Amino acid sequence: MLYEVKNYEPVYPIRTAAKLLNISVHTLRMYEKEGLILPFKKSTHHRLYSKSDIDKINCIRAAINESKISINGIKAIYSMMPCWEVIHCPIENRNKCNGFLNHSEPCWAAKGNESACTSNECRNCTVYKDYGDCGSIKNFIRTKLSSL
Amino acid sequence: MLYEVKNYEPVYPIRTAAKLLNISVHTLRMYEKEGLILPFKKSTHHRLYSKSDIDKINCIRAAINESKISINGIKAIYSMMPCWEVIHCPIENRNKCNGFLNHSEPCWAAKGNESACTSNECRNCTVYKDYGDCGSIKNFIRTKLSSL
DNA sequence: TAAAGTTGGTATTTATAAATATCAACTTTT
DNA sequence: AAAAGTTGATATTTATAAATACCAACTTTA
Repeated sequence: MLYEVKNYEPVYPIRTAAKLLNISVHTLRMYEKEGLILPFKKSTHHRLYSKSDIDKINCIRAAINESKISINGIKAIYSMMPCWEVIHCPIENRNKCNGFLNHSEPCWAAKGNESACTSNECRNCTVYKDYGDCGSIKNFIRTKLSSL
Repeated sequence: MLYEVKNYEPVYPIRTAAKLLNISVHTLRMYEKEGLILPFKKSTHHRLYSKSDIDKINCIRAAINESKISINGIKAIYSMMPCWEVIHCPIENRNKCNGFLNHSEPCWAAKGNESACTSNECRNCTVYKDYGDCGSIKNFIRTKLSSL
């Protein structure tokens, strides 16, 4: 099995994830309620976290604790990601899509989404998986604009 | 005289600006020290604020007080602005320029800047003047990418 | 010349975000 | 059957960002 695939596999129950991150179970649920993360949910509603989830949450915690960016600040930064240029959704749907229009929440948390995107599982989307910090988002914008 | 020109004219001394904004003089200096604003400085080092500065600062205060985004969060959001696509600086200079590379401060506050941009007065630059919030920055990215 | 400005510093207050800790009623896991 | 999970509250603690208020020594404005 490829390392990357293993990386994304939901394996850690919430208590284990909390221990790995050295935070409380409640804090993990809080991040989720805020729309920062999307842990895998079993049919029984139990959460499972992947290694990639742990990395992403460590990144969020660094933003909060080291960079002193508030949760609402992180949400606003995530909202800057040009998701439509990643998933290449139908142009005619974009003006109904909060991922395209909104600038206060990550696309995967934005409500009222009517674009083609809704049919997908956000957790498995590369926008969610691969753009977890300011650096990678700005890098995407930089690279994309350089092809102009 | 055109309204827009008048809008950018530095006319209010710091105490007047503070009164207009209903904040303290010290807070205004703090925003400046953080790199959020660039008031006009007379040869005598005295600050003067324009109507446009007041609007920008009101926008910053809304981000802090209503949107609950911390100052470091605002700085990170400003840093997402693709300034190089606005001023069309020489491509060969961009890899030395923190406005292009950095993702924690607004371009006008980023140190070690060696691009063509340094020769300009940031305060008079459209990047500083016209992109003071998440919405206008994301809109710029959206519009620019749509020409791909 | 009095009032308002400057830089640079420190100290304190205030507000609140972030995190933890509860609780109840219930379901799933092992 | 015990341990761990769920949702959905509320309440409290802790940490710290944001803002205010000082200080000194000095310059500029009006």
